Amino acid sequence: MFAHKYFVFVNGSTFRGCVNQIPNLILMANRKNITIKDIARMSGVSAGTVDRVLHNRGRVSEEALRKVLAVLDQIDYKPNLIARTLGSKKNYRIAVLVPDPEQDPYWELVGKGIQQAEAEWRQYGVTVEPFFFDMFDKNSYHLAAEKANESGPDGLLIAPIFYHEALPFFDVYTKGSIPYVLFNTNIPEANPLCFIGQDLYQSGHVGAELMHIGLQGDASFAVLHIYEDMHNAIHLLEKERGFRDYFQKYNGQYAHNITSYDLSNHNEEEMSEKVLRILDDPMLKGIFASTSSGTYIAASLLEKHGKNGIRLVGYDLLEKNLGFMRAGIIDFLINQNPKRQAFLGISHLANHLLFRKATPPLSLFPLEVITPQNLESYLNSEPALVK
Amino acid sequence: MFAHKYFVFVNGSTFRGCVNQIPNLILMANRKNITIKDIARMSGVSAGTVDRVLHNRGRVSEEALRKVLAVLDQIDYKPNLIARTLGSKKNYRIAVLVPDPEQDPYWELVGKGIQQAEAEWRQYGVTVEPFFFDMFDKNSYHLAAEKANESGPDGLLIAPIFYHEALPFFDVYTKGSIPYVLFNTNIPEANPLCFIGQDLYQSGHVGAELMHIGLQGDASFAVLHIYEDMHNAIHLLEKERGFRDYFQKYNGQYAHNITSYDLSNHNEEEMSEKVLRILDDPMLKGIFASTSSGTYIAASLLEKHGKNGIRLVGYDLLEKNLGFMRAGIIDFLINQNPKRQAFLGISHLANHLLFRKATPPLSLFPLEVITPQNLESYLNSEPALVK
DNA sequence: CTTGACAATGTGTTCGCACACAAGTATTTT
DNA sequence: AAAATACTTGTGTGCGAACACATTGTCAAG
Repeated sequence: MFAHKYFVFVNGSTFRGCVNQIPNLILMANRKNITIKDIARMSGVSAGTVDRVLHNRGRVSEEALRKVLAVLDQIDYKPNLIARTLGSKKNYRIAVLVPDPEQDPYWELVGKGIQQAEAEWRQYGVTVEPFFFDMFDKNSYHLAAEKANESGPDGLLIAPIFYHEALPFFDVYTKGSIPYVLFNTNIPEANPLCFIGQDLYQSGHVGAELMHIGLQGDASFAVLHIYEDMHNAIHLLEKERGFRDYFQKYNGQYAHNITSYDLSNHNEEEMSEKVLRILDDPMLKGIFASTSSGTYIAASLLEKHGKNGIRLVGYDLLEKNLGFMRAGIIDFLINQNPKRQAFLGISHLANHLLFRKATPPLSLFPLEVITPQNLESYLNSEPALVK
Repeated sequence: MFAHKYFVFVNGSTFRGCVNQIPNLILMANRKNITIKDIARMSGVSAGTVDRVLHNRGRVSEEALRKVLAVLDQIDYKPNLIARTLGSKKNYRIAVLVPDPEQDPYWELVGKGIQQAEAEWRQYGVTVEPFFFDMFDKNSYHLAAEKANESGPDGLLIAPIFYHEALPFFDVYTKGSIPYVLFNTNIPEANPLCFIGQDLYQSGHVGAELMHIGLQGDASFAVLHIYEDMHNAIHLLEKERGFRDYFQKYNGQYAHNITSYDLSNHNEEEMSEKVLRILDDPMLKGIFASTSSGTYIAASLLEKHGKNGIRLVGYDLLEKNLGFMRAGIIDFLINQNPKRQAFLGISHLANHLLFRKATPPLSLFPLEVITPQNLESYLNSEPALVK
């Protein structure tokens, strides 16, 4: 009978058996973990020697080494992380180097993620010290980075949006063997603990796909780059490349015309004028806004000019974007999850420092598609941050 | 100058000030946490008394109580969770009550989530013992639940897909004050630590929306319920209700006709026949499959009959579904995230038992929309499970 | 006045690991 | 051969909370 089957995981693998075997299996599962003392007893040395073998600390005679390694080879020793952490009772400090959250709603979300992470890890003795810089001012990055260094952190979370200013510091971190995590913007020359971000090219693909769904007939699209800071132009171009390539690969019956516009550093008036020209195109079927703030700017312009039939695809769950999506002006948002990126960055650092947990060198976030109908479900699911 | 601004989080709130204030703030951040001994010293009693006050354990004189409470009121004492856990060194056992992963690819994903959670928590002394039941056999649920109880677990993670069989056990858990987490299927009468799942009605909305994007002209849709077990009919109907209501609310120029079909417990032949009739409808523009296995069954039928223009919306990242999506047969998947649901369930229990962390009573997962273009990004982002 | 009962409170031990230090043994130096 | 030095290894302590246990104090019954 099927109902008699049961399964017990032990050490991560699945064991199967008959009912009458349950007791000893449960016993196995119950048996407390192997400790250093156990290993010491088993290999006939003292706990101190085992400790030395485990950490390559101090010298150990060849015989003792052999004996301990033999035992270690047999069993699957997993140190009690809790005891380890308690014992070393260090107070780790993580410095965070990001743009001032007050300057931009995107970085505001990042700030929230940092705060959340700090709350989460405080009780483990990890403190977070943000060093905010001016996203319009390269020089301020340098200053903030200097300050961060002076504070002598045990680890850093960095959004290196200024390539040239960030570069020289990575050597410093490496020399001081201070682990650092990059997020949002990748820098190939750096050698961080890990990079957290998204595949920008693929992100453009998704944007194009969302534009394309159910589309009939020839169409032209506008790619809008609206950013206040010059830094991430390359990243936006990567998104655009993905967007264009999607339609390039498409070989259906319809023609698609893509034009990109750079509306950065324009004042309201200039922008309006330029936008009017864009909206004039009778073939215009969709706008792809490559930045999160660009998204609501594009939305407000569409609203202002009463354009209804134009599909708008943009980025991120900014408060303003939510409003425009609920109003039916924004059709799709691709969530870059700035909050969770920052949170995960700190978590990786904390796990590394506290528990010596290995960190994946690359954490590419899923390209979450937000629609009017699943929007609320995303807003209600904060607990995704829980361990 | 802006670059001179800096911010330091202390205790979760944001402090701001001028540069010359940094030192003492850093000092604050550095100061080690308050311990029971500190409180004892401050209130002029012993650590034991403080402990008794904190836990309402044993009797404490009114005066001592007053003094300790006065101190506790002043400071923000947060017990060191690590020390607490180490000290009580208990070996918590969590029983998991779910269908046999080998019976269904959906529950296979659940099984993976459980394994992952077990690996994650094992080092904290938490062991996971699955009790699998036969998803086709109500009675096996009862047997498995009995067995789970007999094992005397410290907590349970349950997928109560059999309402009537599950119901009587909740009282037992409550009486024994054993915390339990429900997932996948909610049971209003239960009073679990928390429920983990999705908003099914909204899920139907999302399905309808995905069907509707860019759609022109009148159309008819088929809602396909294909499930091998009878249990979750109500849940599928909830999805269908959401699907229908979406189009009900829509008041555009086009007419939409929705028909639902129950193909459960049909053999290949019967199903093929019925499907032929469905596909015969020249107006048929889309199929909404309400279950994860139903999705690939629908896909394979579409493929078999060479129907290309019909949009297929279904559920979950099953291996088979991935194949059909890559082949262009499935257009959208709504991810129910069974793996992460299970993982989070165990995490909630472990956090509750180990760290006494509060658990949100309701964890509704986001209704993730998977498209051919963002599919891979989801498959590559496992690390989302990391703490 | 002693003893028991009981409340109140302080002390001590435990968890598993990390690290410091002392004690022990082997090898070299004088 | 004694002393100095190096190398090995065992023991001990602390981390912070939890809990067991011992101690002190109080009051009433004997």
